Amino acid sequence: MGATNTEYYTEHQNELANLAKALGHPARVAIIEYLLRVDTCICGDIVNELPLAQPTVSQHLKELKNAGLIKGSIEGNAICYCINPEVFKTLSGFINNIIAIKSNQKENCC
Amino acid sequence: MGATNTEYYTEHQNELANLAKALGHPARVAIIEYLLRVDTCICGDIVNELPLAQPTVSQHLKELKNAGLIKGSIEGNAICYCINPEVFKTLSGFINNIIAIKSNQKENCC
DNA sequence: TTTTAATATTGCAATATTACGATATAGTTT
DNA sequence: AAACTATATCGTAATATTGCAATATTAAAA
Repeated sequence: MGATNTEYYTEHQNELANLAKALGHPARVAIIEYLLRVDTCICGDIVNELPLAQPTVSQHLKELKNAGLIKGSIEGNAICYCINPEVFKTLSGFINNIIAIKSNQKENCC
Repeated sequence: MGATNTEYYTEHQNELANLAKALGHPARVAIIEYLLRVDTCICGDIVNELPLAQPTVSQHLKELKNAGLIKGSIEGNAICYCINPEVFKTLSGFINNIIAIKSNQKENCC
């Protein structure tokens, strides 16, 4: 117990859950917002933007990168991180579909 | 440690993170998809839809409800759950904005 | 009113996440 | 090469999440 049983769900469900989970921490939302604001970025700046120690920020960046929400490329001895918009389209597809379907349905419960 | 320090982030960042976190499990994605498909729902059906024991499903429903993603109303001795589209608009606002901004920017790194 | 059905809560074990100090790595500058 | 800078990894403590059996609750049915 304690571990999610991913094999019981569809690939799409697991993918959406992974993306949402990666956004499921305010520090990671803050990182995404910061990357969006500056467009291009060196990680050192992110450490200064957040109320977290450098290893913790590095860990959050790793999770965002693993989920595919950001990309990173080596730039001298720093690393340039930026948003990967493609992956956000998976999320927006899911959420916009929910809103679209619900706006065409009349309330029939709750 | 182990606990997220929400007071260091903006209210909006915490709200987005909470919503994303609630979607950050494939069982909860599956529940949302099921509610979307049937529109109105009795929880018993959800238990049959998922490869999880009843208490576990109940717990996931509670988390979705706490985050505001679903609403529930008592209907006899069952409970009718359905999607709360308003809250999904918060998420779509965030994600659609990212996609919009990135589609207007030319690639300049990564 | 006893039984049944649907759902929630409790308690607990297994695992995951968050956070950070210490340390490692790798490129840059001197 | 030695020192410096930026970032990653390791180890570990605190806390949270996941999942379920057992049990509680509440309304309907018999």
